[in-house]
Amino acid sequence: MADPWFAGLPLKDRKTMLAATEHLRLRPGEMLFRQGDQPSGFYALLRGTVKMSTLSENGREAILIILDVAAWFGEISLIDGLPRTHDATALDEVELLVLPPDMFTQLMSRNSFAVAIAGMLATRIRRLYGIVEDASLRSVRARVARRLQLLAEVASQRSGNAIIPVTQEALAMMLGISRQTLSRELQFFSQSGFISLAYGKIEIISQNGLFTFCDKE
Amino acid sequence: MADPWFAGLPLKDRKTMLAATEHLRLRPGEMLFRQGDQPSGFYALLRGTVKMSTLSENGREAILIILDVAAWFGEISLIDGLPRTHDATALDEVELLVLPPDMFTQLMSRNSFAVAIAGMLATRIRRLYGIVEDASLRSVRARVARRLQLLAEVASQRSGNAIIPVTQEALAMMLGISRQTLSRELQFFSQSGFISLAYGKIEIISQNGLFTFCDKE
DNA sequence: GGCAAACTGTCAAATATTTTACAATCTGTT
DNA sequence: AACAGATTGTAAAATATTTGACAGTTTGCC
Repeated sequence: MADPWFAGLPLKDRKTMLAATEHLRLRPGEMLFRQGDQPSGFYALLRGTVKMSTLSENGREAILIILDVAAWFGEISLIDGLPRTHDATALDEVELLVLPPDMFTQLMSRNSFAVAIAGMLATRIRRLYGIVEDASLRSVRARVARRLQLLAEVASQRSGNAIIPVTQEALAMMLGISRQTLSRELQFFSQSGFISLAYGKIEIISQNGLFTFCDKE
Repeated sequence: MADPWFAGLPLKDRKTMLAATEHLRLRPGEMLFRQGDQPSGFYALLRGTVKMSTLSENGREAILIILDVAAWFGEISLIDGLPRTHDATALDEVELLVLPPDMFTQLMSRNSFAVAIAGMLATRIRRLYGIVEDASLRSVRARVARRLQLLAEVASQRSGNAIIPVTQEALAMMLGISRQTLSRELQFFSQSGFISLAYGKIEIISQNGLFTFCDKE
């Protein structure tokens, strides 16, 4: 597990967790859970990608994030016992570890684990603060630049290169804008030489170039 | 302290916390901390209101939330040791309890406290998810209705009535829209008889009326 | 009571974004 | 190699939002 969060846990906790997990496979398009479901476990992504999203009443979809290998997720419902906040859908062939709810609860009684979970939540909150701020006080252009950087970070942490495997449609839904508007902005960055566009992916060529637009407006 | 979070802590933890706190007063407009500051403490609001906000490079302000009496806040930086995410400004005469950083760290080694903090963070995350979704897939009208409901909840929990003490300017900055656009929407709800507008405050007359607009679009 | 400052209501012009529409390109499959 | 489906590029019309401007109202302070 190349995840810094997991790696930061004491060996004892890691052992306990891994011993209690089960293996799970999902086919592309299969759903792990749905918004409103009762908590079913704490998950680690071993292979593939999982989309976290919600549907509005009129059928529009908002993508919160697309999870990559090594991510642990699904803890919120286990902590407060309330229903799932999002839909979780496999985008390709997925393999997961599942830690059952009662085991999670048991682990929370170990201070090392509870503190680590608090740390994980703090990281999530910081990321959410960023998204909320972006939405309310930055231009579309700045938001696109920031999100590309964020995604590039995740991608390079995982695969070493700065190629983001995402369609423009999906990225637009993460940013809460239309595909056409996103396309126009990507075109701008592409013509500026900061990114390179391809079918189903975006390559970051100049982090610095993008960076100069992150704070504008 | 009428805060359900604090009330849910074991008596022992509450005693330890209160014994370690200092009292602090702020004048209207005074800042408790700024974005980027090193963590200085975990705070409880005894009197007055505190605005949590950030400034963008071009001087625009985004208000995350306006904290009311009995709120505990400021834990994120204490958990991860990173700088403050927001500016915290007293909006009126404010009295606070301050729990020093090292005391917070010490308390985190108690499992009951660490678990309670995780619970608090989970609540924050759920609220942030709501805001993020709203921003990306709801109409301005629905967002206004939802935020009024949220604020009414907080206000009534505290003062028993459904009067929200907020200027239209501040509410607009929380929603990330212009004051004029907000004014138009408030006018609509007012003419529908769901709210009553006054100088510096908004009274919710029909929760149900607003509710019918929360999910639209 | 009078004054200044803060707040609200409203409008029109300027911008920005979505929607609708369609052609072109890419990918995996047959 | 041909095809269907998914993805991308682009443009114009329709909508939505911001900006700038100003008058009227409320509040706190002198």
